[in-house]
Amino acid sequence: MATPSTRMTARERREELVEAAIAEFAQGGLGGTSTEAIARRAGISHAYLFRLLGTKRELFLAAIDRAFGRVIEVFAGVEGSPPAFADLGAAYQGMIADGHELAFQFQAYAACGDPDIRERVERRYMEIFDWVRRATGETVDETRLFMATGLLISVGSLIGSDLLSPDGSWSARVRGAAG
Amino acid sequence: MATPSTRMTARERREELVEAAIAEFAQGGLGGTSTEAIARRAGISHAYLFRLLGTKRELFLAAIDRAFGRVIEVFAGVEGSPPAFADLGAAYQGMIADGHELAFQFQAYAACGDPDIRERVERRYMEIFDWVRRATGETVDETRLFMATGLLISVGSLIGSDLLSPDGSWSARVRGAAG
DNA sequence: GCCCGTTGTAAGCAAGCACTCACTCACACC
DNA sequence: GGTGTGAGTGAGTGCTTGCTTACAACGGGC
Repeated sequence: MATPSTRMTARERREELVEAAIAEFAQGGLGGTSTEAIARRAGISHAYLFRLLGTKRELFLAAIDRAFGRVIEVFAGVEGSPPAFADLGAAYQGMIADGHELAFQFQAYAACGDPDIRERVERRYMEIFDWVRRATGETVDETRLFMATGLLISVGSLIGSDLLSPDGSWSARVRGAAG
Repeated sequence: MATPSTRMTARERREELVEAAIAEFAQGGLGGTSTEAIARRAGISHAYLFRLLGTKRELFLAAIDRAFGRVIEVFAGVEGSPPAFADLGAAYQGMIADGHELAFQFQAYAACGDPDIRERVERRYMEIFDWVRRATGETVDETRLFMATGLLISVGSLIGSDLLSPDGSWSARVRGAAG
């Protein structure tokens, strides 16, 4: 890596860095992931990582913004006006099917002992909650049920248990409840 | 700590060690917690920790067994035969109100990238699920709804958001659904 | 008294950690 | 050809980590 394969703007490089950070943090969490591993995955030197993002924690915060923000992006791509809970759920399930998004999300929850991180996660989670409620036009209670179901499916996916997320459970449960 | 304040059996000491481990792991997770901090909290030397539990990961696994097992213990203390969802929920909320149980639980989910840990968490989570279903005599679907609500309240508590866990939401929602 | 298994510790090792510093290289513009 | 600037790096620094080894203190049984 004496000469970089491609030279890009700092902005582009930061995007790639955050993406690499999500993937690495997903496995080890804030405490268990080395900045060296992240830099290696991003294809840059260890030193340059710190120039781009400042500190390990700031990198983690940027990863939170990106990962939670992407949930809304995916939801926004769902057809129908208003979109149905079942379709949002299916889109979410597609998003977490592979990749590191889901594992990272739980690393973010787990890191909420840190006040800055907690505050950021709260803001981003509530953003999703509010977006869903506004987009679907449902009540707070029904939105809550949707989010709760999402968490159960997430944990089920994390621990690899089929029982918790059989195909169709989402649509059956939520469509039944939402009318 | 030149001479230990009280000398106890290895079994007793192990109990205290696991308790201390839950508290410390709750803050930093598997990767971000030092065994030295755990030993200090338990009031024993760093070296003795390894003699008692072997390795950091084994200590984490023991903490999972204890923390998830305690949920069932708390549930088993709830009156009524069969116990109502609302009462189980209230007991759970009381249990996570303070202490490190909740944060540790999410550290366990987050550490599921490790196959051994994933397997242990799955087993313990399913144990709770099955216990609840059998004790209440409810359907799988209703039990799922109960567990999902538990997760939403847990995340709400972690990120400090009132919106997600207003008082009475559990009883209102679940009692309504369960009849 | 003294033995011996168990509880417990002090001291250290090799590896890994986040972060820094001084530096090189490519390019744009005059 | 000189000069300024942003992209990118190699080689550390001082500290922490998980884990080991060798040794000490206690206490019950004879």
